[in-house]
Amino acid sequence: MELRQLQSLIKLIDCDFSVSKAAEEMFVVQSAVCQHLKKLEDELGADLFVRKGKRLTGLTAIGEQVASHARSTLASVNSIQAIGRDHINRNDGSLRIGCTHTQARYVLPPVIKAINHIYPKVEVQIHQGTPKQLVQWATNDELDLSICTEALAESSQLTNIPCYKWNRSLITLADHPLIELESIALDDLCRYPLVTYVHGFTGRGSFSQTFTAAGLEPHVVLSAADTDIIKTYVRERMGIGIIASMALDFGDDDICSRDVSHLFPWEITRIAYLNGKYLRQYEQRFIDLFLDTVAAAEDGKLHRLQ
Amino acid sequence: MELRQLQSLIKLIDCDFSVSKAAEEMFVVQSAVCQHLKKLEDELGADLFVRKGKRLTGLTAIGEQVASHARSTLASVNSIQAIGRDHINRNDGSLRIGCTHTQARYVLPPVIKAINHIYPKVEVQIHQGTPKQLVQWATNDELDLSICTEALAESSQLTNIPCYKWNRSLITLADHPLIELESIALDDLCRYPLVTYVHGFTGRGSFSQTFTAAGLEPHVVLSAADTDIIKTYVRERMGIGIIASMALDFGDDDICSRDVSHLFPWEITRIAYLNGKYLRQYEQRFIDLFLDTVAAAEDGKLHRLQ
DNA sequence: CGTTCTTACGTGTGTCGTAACGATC
DNA sequence: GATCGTTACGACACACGTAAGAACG
Repeated sequence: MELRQLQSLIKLIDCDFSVSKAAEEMFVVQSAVCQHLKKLEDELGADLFVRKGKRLTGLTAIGEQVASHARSTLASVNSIQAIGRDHINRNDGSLRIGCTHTQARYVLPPVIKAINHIYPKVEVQIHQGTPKQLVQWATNDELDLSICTEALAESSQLTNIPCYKWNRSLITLADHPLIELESIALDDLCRYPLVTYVHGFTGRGSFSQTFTAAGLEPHVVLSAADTDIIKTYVRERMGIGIIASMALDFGDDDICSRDVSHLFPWEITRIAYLNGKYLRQYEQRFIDLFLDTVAAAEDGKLHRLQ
Repeated sequence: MELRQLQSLIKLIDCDFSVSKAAEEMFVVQSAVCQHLKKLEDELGADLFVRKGKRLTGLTAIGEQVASHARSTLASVNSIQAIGRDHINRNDGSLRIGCTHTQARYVLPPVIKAINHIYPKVEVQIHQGTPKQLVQWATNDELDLSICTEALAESSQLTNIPCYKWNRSLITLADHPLIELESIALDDLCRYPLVTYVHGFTGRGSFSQTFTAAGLEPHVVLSAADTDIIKTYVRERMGIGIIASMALDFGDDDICSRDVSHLFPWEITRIAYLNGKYLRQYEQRFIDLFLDTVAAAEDGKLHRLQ
């Protein structure tokens, strides 16, 4: 068995089973990829692909299993190469970070700035996606680090580091009656139209569960993946916003906020990477910087764990 | 990078850094292995080996890291090949089981017999070792499955399946005063010389801790790795024996036993295998049979979990 | 001086690329 | 008929083996 063959297999899958496209991305001719695939099937003695005539359309059950292990093979090989690169030049390379909008917009900027200052030659890439995608990309070794609140902890293929906990704030325009209330209860929120995150994002799951558990039904008129959109529609008076507290911004002078962390469970944001992945010096440093930033943020937005 | 190079690296380590021996085990000449190692070092741009002149004596820090990832690379490749073999002939292959004496002698026999009956063509190998060795061997992919009570759960590189819990029994000859006691307490045991397992084996760790926690000091006159030796010296009246209850044997007519599970913590025996390892049909079946055997053993020696 | 690792060099296997074929949309 | 996957064949690269050289015990 050869590593090239496994690379061809994985590239083929990532190219939607187009042999020509896979070949192009690997800088070889189609026939080479074709030979790799054939040899692999011959050696394993099993069909790996569902074929429609000559076209490849998908993986067989065995193909799925092989592909999964091939991914982990190539991930280990990548780690070995990363060790080498780290040794030759520990200040040069690329850092592929995956995160949600909330992280990219409100949490990461100081960290990115710091890492760029320390490692100016490292190319930092921010890949935005849904938590589900972030898990997928990290699992497929398309990302080095994934940062978000949901889904990361569930994957057994990822190692995750809990970073900070956060909770929610209510936002409205200044003249809203809720702002004047002495203490805000859960059913107060149900009396107004709400604008908050879509399912699968930024703690929306436990947000909904909190209401359900209390026998309440919130009236969510609009949900969005990112906080800026929520703010926009709060300004349009479509409803009151429930957002993650770290997304409060001192620049938003027209918006009033109230902490509602007594109503909802705390959420934990984590950094995750592929099990067993070798972390290059600057990757480890990024994680440390992220944790430092959290520890230094003493304004009640990001909360240290314990 | 080539898989052959990584194989040479690992073989070299497993052969105590003898290039010639590694080459012999890989059925190639020395120069080939030498070239593999050189290419690997060239490609990674780092010395992997500590050299004494031309002799290789050990790994550098980088070498250690590379070797660790190389092991996991080769383990994934082995999984892929196992998938292939499982597809071609799921009834043929080898099953390398690692366990301690206690398992091999008192727990495994019916399971081995059953698996051999179902898969007569599968070559079952029992490798006996200390729990520490069993972890090591499983981690290095020299074993398919490791079975024991200690150490397995601590390794983050192994997946473990809790199988059953067990506790201890006291054994003496028939005329011993302890046997007549209505209820046996911990300090009763301290009044007689004890014979039990050596450290690192069969729950010896928590055995000692139990006494320490109670402020007692047991008088262990002899410790051994396997129960048969303990029984032998109990017969010689060297002391009373504390053994795992599953090692009680109806054939031992001269030996009397008393259950002392109220005095010691319960131990959990587990099966472990390398993270992400593909389990061949018969390997999975072996695990199932093991669990079935435990579930069927209703004589108070093996206890189901929960 | 035997053993062991390294380097040099020739041979053969095997991989890639060109190109013709076959199949699908 | 254009695109895409497969097969055939030739050229070149490269891994292995032989053999000579270097360094240790």
